[in-house]
Amino acid sequence: MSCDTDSVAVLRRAEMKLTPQRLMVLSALRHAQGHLTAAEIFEQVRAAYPYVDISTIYRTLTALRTMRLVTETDMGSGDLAYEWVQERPHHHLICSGCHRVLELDHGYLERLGDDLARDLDFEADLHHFAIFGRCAACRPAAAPAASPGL
Amino acid sequence: MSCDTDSVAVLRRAEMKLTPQRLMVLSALRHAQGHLTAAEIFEQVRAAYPYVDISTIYRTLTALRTMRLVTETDMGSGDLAYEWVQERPHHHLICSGCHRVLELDHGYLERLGDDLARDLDFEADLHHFAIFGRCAACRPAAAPAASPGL
DNA sequence: ATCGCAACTGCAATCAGTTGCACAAGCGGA
DNA sequence: TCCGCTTGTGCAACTGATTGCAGTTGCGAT
Repeated sequence: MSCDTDSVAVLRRAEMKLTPQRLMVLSALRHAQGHLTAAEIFEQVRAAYPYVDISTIYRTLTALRTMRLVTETDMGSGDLAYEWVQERPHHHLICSGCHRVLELDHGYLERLGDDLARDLDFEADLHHFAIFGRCAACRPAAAPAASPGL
Repeated sequence: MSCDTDSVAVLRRAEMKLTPQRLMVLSALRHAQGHLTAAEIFEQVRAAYPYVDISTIYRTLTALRTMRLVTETDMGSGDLAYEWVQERPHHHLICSGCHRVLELDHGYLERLGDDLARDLDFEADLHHFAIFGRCAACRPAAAPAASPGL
């Protein structure tokens, strides 16, 4: 079964109309190694379909997100990061100092999700989190605890 | 010690210049019951100081966030929510169905923070998280597990 | 009190993302 | 194959947030 056939099946299952624009957005996302911004998706789709509008890209991404086929995450870069939902969720740690992005295994959020479900009957969307903070290299030595908060 | 004196002390400690605009932004935040949007802060400050510009509000909020005096959170409403940092962090669960906002005790994120520090030497900023998902009332009965992801 | 410097601000332009509207197109039913 | 209806799209305007620039101002040093 080819990728395009998969895309068709995905849209059918989601009861969304098959349009050339959507098929190309799906293709861009599914073939990507990692995250894409809306602008990157737009560029790729436009290469093959010059009539497409950026608002269509956003609408398609929003629809896919609603269908839980795509994650949308603010990675702190200024625009949102989109990614085809993977079988096992993963997350990122993002250092506010050096801006390095580390991948974080789902196990760390999995227990949080279990706790929220058990204690509060809340089904959290924990597909793709970005957690900001500071890595060891960027923390001041002997960080003073005088500041408010942590 | 009055609130204004506190604000002066806060800015001095942060080595930021004392400007009328900043003192008013601080005042708005510290007197707020809960979160405020940038537009709300702007309206309050402008009532007393008509010359202020919205870009100054954003710059001040960014500076305060950098100093960890204010939290900035995307609560999904369309604009960002700002709040004076409290002694004990708190978080929110936000239902994607009914848009109800529940307050979440820090204990749920505290362990996550501890794990990240211990295992990955990463000091996470876990002051004010918004976790999206679905409450019991909005989940379809017997939610099918066929969809990708959770 | 004055001066000079660096930080700060207002303004206008810009950007990423959203939305209303009118027209186009996908597709189910006949 | 055709038709009609509903969904989808392109366009332009809009919104929340950001940024470059020139002028203003807070404040430390004298």
